Formats: sequence, structure tokens, C-alpha cells
Amino acid sequence: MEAQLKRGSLEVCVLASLLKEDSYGYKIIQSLQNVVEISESTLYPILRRLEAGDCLKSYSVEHNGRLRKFYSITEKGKDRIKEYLQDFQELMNIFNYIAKEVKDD
Amino acid sequence: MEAQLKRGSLEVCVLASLLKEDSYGYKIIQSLQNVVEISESTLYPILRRLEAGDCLKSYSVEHNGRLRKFYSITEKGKDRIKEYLQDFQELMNIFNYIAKEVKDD
DNA sequence: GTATAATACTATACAACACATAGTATAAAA
DNA sequence: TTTTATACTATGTGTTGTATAGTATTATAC
Repeated sequence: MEAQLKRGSLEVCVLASLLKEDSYGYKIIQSLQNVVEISESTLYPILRRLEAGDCLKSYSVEHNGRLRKFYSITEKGKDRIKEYLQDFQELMNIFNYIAKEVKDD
Repeated sequence: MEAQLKRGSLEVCVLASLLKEDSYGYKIIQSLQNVVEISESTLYPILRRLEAGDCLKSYSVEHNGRLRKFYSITEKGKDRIKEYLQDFQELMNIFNYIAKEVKDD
């Protein structure tokens, strides 16, 4: 899958993965494996950006002597998901147009 | 609509608009108005990129003393559209996952 | 008992692309 | 005669997915 097409969706995908329960970097990657392949170099910057934008809050929990950083979604994060779902309808318009032109050709 | 979400789709949208007949910048913007709002500053770079990538060919036609640049889609351009339609299925997976998580929450 | 894999991050840098802004220039319409 | 429509080019910016590299611990396999 072309990288450009994922733009805007990956962040929201990460947000959505935190709706049911808080999680941390490594586990998020695992839990999304069936949905989309997301590497560490993609995920961690996303987590930091989302936290900087108040869509996520984080707290650290000690685990085997090391700190594990957990993230939880905020109300703003939930709003962000809703906006995405609406925006995607517009993207579907574009997709439908392209599919139609191909079919008619 | 958030700009990032359009990434990768606009180019293909322009390609698809040229399937039925050749066209030129200004007219492409008009013909896509019902599908997606695309400005000059977005379209013209796209046309140049697509031509540089051999997805489009161009030729100039004199019109009212000025040259009007027409674009026609190439086989490579058509292949590009097909790839997009496939990639979009993967994007739908992401969307469906997000919608599901929201619903279950 | 040592090498490998899994866990769990941070930091730096790059490339693609949507879009803003500005500039150029002609023709038609008000 | 001023505005609107037509029809482009050029330059620069911000976002974001991803590559690469580095750090450090624990568990598993040979």
C-alpha cells in the first residue's frame, strides 16, 4: 500500500485502538497487526504528536524494573475520531468517482 | 476535509477525469468541482508530476492566440488508477476497524 | 553459557504532496 | 473601464509516514 494513502488514517487508527483500554507502544503495534502494518518509526512519532495535541494522555508504569509508557485517549481524541469518520465520507466520494470513470471507460 | 486525507487520491482523481477525453488545467478543475474542490495551486503541480512520471502526455493547442495545454492519459496512468483502487481496499480495512471500535465503545 | 529474539523505547533526517501566495497575461462581460 | 473568467508558472511551507540508528533489558534457544 502506498504510504501517501495512509496519511491521516494511521493517527486515528491508533486513537481508535485506545478506545477500549489504555495501552503502550509495543502492544499497540501488535494489536493493530491485523488491521495495518505499522512500524515503530511510524508509531512513536504519532504517539508523541497525539499527546502534544492533547488527544492522548500518558502515564508510566514500572514493569520489570523499566518504565512502560501507557497512553489513554482524551475527549479531544474521541472528537478527532468522529471528524475522521465524517471526512472519510468525502474521500469515499472521490473513490466512487474514480471507480465510476473506470467502469464507464 | 483535512488535507492529509486527500493524499494520493487527488492525483488519481485527476487521472480518472482524463479517461473519457483529453482536457486542460482550467477545465479539469471545473469538471471535478462536484467531486472535490481542487485549486490551481494543487492541480498544476499534480499535472507536472504525472507527466514527469509518464502517467500523462501533453500537447499544446492554440486557442485565442494563446497555447492551451491538453493532457492525455497513458497506459501507465491507467495502471496507476488500478493500483489505487486496490490500495483503497486496504484503506477501507482501516476505516472499518475505526468505525467498529467506535461502535463497540 | 552464550547467542538470538523479543520487548520497549528515543533521536535524527528525509521525501512526498496538498496548499498558500504571488505573478503573468488575454478575452469576455458588465 | 472595471471586473470576471480563462490559463498558466514559480516559490515556499507544513504535515506525516518511514528509514536508520542507537540504547537497554529479559526470555528463549542452541
